[in-house]
Amino acid sequence: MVRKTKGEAQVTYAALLDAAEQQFSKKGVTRTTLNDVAAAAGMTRGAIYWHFKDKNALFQGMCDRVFLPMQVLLGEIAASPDKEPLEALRTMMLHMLEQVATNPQQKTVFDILFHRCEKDDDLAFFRHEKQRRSECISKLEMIIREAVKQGTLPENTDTGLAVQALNAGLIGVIYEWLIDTDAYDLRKNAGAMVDFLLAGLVNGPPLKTRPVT
Amino acid sequence: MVRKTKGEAQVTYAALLDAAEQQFSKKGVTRTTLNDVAAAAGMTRGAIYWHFKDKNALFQGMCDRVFLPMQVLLGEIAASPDKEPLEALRTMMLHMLEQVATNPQQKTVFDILFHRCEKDDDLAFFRHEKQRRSECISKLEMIIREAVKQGTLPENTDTGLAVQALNAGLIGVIYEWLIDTDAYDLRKNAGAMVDFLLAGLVNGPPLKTRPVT
DNA sequence: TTATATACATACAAGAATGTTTGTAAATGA
DNA sequence: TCATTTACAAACATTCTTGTATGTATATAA
Repeated sequence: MVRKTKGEAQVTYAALLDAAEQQFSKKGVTRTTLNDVAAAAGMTRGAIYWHFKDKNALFQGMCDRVFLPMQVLLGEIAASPDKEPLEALRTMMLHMLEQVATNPQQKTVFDILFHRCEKDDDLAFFRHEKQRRSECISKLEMIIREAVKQGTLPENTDTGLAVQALNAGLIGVIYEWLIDTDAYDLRKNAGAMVDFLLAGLVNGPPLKTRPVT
Repeated sequence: MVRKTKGEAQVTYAALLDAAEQQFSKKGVTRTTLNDVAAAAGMTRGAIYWHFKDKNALFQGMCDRVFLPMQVLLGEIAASPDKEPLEALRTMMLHMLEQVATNPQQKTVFDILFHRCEKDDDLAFFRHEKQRRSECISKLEMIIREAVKQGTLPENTDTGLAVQALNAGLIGVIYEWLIDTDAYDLRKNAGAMVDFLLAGLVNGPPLKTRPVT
């Protein structure tokens, strides 16, 4: 193929990320070879090694394309002057579910992360991911603390455990839905799922002084 | 090494499964070679190929050793004549969490399945796993239906969605806890997590006729 | 006691994926 | 216009892993 202008190179770049998404999602990350990705993009490995250092960089690039914009959006929601903390929580969780349900790219990448890759702790990406996760949990806990302050949640709520539960619930919904996306319409029922979790938070939050069960 | 008697061969068999657990958990399934497993067990690949057809059979054997007993236990709980369906649910979910929290073997294998392997749909194990999952969900839905019948849950509960939510919540708790087992003591707080989910089920179950949100 | 099967270890062959190097045609800048 | 850089393709060498084949010492059975 003839050589490309700077603009066409960016098209190739995107095509490689697209191909990586498809192939990773189809065969799993480790089982797809760089040749698979290149071929799916109509290129050779030369193109990949030009744009990316190695397979990990390709993987990282694929994730960044999806998560960086999401980070921004969630940050905006969190920063918006929502009076009701529970409403803010609802908005954020709803947004997550709707993104996964409606944005095919997000759906695919989430599926790869949940079901088609092996988390390697000594890989930069997953170390960063763990850090990002704990930051996210901290922010969520602050919102829950605010709800306690406002009296929406009981005084002796164990906010640490409450975030864990809420976060686990949200992740679980996405994780399980991706196993069988035909089980139910996530787009239509995202609200019901979020309300289910928030009902648990309001009516059965983990308390600091647990009664004996 | 001298040759083994029939009893010693079973010790080797178990040692190979132990080694597989450790290595898979440490490096991820695809990144651990059969030599890694054999070496960790103090054997060579010859031992593995004698006891197992290939890597997949080894993986399957490792999972079976953990899941077959668990299947039995959960079946017994489900079959026990519990009058209160919600109590039965609580018992089952609690049992799951406590197993993961207290049984290191279960914890490791769950961690492998959630975070250290790639689900390959054209692999026998994961096809069976998907089927097992849907059977499990069906059973859970029957319990929830019973709760609706008894009036514990509203008449117009969407039992299909309710199981999805409940199951997702439970899986999410395990999935997320395994990412950071130091975040909280799952053994002590398993009850709080289950109660959180059940509170969601009782107070905010998905309904068939959803009001506009 | 001897033949055979067991429970592995060792050696070998073959493919597959990776990283690197080299080649090259077009775009770009001076 | 010409030198240089860009954006890849193609070829190469190397490593890694798997599967299999063979070797072998010990149990076990007859």
